Amino acid sequence: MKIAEKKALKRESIIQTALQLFSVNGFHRTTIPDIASKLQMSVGNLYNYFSSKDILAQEIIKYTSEALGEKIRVVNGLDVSAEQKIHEIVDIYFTMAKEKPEMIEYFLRVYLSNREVFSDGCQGMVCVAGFITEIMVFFDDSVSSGELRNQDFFSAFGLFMGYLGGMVFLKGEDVLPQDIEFYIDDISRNIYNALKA
Amino acid sequence: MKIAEKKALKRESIIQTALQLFSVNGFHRTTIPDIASKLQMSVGNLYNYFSSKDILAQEIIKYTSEALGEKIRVVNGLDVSAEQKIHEIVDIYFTMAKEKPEMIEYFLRVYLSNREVFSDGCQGMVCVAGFITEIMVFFDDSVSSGELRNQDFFSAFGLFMGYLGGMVFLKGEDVLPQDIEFYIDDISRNIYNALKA
Amino acid sequence: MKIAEKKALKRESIIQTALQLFSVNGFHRTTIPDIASKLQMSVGNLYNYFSSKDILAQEIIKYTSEALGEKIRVVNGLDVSAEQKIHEIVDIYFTMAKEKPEMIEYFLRVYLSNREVFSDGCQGMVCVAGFITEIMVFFDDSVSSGELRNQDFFSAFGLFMGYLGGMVFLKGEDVLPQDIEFYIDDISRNIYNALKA
Amino acid sequence: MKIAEKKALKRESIIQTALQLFSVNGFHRTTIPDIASKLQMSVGNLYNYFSSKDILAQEIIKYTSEALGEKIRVVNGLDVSAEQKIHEIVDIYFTMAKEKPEMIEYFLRVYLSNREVFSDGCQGMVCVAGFITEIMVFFDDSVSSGELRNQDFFSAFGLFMGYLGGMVFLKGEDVLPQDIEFYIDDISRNIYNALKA
DNA sequence: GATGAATGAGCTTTCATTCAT
DNA sequence: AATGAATGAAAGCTCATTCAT
Repeated sequence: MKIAEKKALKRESIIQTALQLFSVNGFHRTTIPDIASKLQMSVGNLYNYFSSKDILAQEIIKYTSEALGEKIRVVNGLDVSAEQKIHEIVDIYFTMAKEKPEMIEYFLRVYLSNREVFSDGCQGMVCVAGFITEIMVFFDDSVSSGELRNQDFFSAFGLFMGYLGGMVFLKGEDVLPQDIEFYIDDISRNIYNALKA
Repeated sequence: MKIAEKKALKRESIIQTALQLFSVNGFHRTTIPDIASKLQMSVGNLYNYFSSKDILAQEIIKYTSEALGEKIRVVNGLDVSAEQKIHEIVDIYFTMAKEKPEMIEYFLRVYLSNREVFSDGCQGMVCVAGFITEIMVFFDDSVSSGELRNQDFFSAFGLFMGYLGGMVFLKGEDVLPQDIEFYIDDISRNIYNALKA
Repeated sequence: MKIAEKKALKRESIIQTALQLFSVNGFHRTTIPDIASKLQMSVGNLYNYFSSKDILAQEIIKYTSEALGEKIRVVNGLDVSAEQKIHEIVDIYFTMAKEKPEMIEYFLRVYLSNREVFSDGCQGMVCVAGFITEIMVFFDDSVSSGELRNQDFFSAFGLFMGYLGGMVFLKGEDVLPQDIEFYIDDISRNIYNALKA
Repeated sequence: MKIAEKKALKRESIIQTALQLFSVNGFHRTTIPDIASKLQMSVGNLYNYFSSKDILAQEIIKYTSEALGEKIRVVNGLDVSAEQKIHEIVDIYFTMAKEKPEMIEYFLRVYLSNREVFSDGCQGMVCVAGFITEIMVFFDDSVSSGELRNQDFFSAFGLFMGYLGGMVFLKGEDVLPQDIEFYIDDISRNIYNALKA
């Protein structure tokens, strides 16, 4: 294996480990030594891959957003109704929240919560472009096809991001009486009703 | 003025000042000396009013939630349609986000983001009961009157909380091309469509 | 009751309460507000009785030493053998350690341990003169009567103070397999054997 | 020199320096910055060697007790009478109190006086086992050989520990009219008389 | 590339003491 | 005499980052 490849692999393993720790313990409660020690790596060496803790956090949100965007891109390629696509997207999101909670948790607990960390390097929403772009594609397609009402994109995007994120937050707070999957149908319906033409 | 009153006033002024600083700079970037010095008060004396930084943060969220709940309680008392009430609530929320942004920001940036801080003393959502309760009253009333579809409360609550919070977050990120008030009509309509019978 | 009497009573109640708290929690772990609050008294007022925490600690050791000395003075007045007097003294000490442990504990944990506190005002052993004096009387009497060997007073005094204090310390550390009273006979005998003519 | 060796050396130099400062100024009057600055070392780095001030204090008492135990172990190996061994032990203790007073002082002023510090990690007397064990060996041997009277071990141990410690305490208080060595013969004799068969 | 000892500013919290009332 | 809010210096400890090896 080439050196460049090895480096890329290690880079990714750092991202994965840091993602895990940040999402569980929060950004400020996770230290660089914590991350290095879980990776059995020296702190000094970790700095060879990411030049600061903030930069590392930024790379993680890009990585996560990309991964989520990827899944939605698949949905966008399906030949089904907008209503079904909404159901799919909600399903993907909640399933991920259940099976890979660290990604969604990272979004809520690290990205959304520590703006200082992301203010230099992730202005606007460039670091979550992967996710936004796919929602935008979905929305534009569905408006074009006449299935969804035409309205300001952010009114629609806020609905997706806020509603889904909010539900996962409530789950995390242990206030939902049901499992998160229980809400998929209700919430898909609500979103569809909100946006339909 | 009585001593007890004076103390209560000072207590409230600490809450106001800390709310401001926390919401602008985040919980971890705001230090107790920062708060004390803005109040022209000694650090030690501040601890006579709140026994720790965490406790202070918890008292602020209760205070904020109560203030928001109070406004919604007024709406609940109005003799208007559910559709109009939704419009009112969205209006209140966005107006507050514009005029007293620190309260909404606090919710998003401090409460939602630093669970460790609130885990002892604000389990579940007891510290935001003031807000939740009023949304619950609104929802129950409107379902009873046949205006809104009967569904799990949390599906509806997540919509309010997540959607409204999400929009304010986007505003804070400076990604919204329009002023927050611009979205009041769109979002009210979306929420009503999502929930109507 | 005269004002002076009232003040003396309050002064003593402060000493008693502080003695209790210092002996249980140690000097540095006990705060002036702790003492005041247990007395239902303001800190400011407490300073009307004792001008500093150190002064208070010094007054307590005098009080304690006097109380212990008083009991030994009674023994010195008895018409019994030196051997019996030693037994009495050991008995008094261990009984006090059991029934009023705060006095002995104060000696060990506060006086003996925080020399800085006592260096200004209790130089030498002036603050424990009450206790020392009586041991000295006992020793001189018993040497005069030919029952105990004549030797340097401090060799004898160190034996009493160190041995008895050491045993109580061991008891406090929970390393003694038996109750403290179990050792009265052994230790009296050892002391008598050590000192007898 | 190997890194591990260097680290061990530094660890020991921290112990020595802290021992000195604690024994002279007391535990609470000695700060971590004090220790670090005397070592020309940063505060943070000191925490790489000892995870808290309490832990440091505990390691010191183990170190000290071991050092004292070592010396008594040599005496236990000698082929001399119990009476002579007692004289040796007293000699060792008083000589150490004179030449390396910090060790004995630490015992009296830090270990004996700040139980809170040692309650987690040094329960019972595990941290002074090095010293106790050797006294126990001496006592058992001498009872076996018929030189000392058989009695509860703690009655004998308290005599050694309390008497010797008490004398050094008196010395520290400057109440002894003579040099500490002056008392070696008297005290050895008293101890032997107390314990002999 | 890899190591981890070292740095030191900065944090939250405590508490003896004062003093206006 | 009595109150207790107020002071502020100082404590123990943390941790992102650097750098000699």
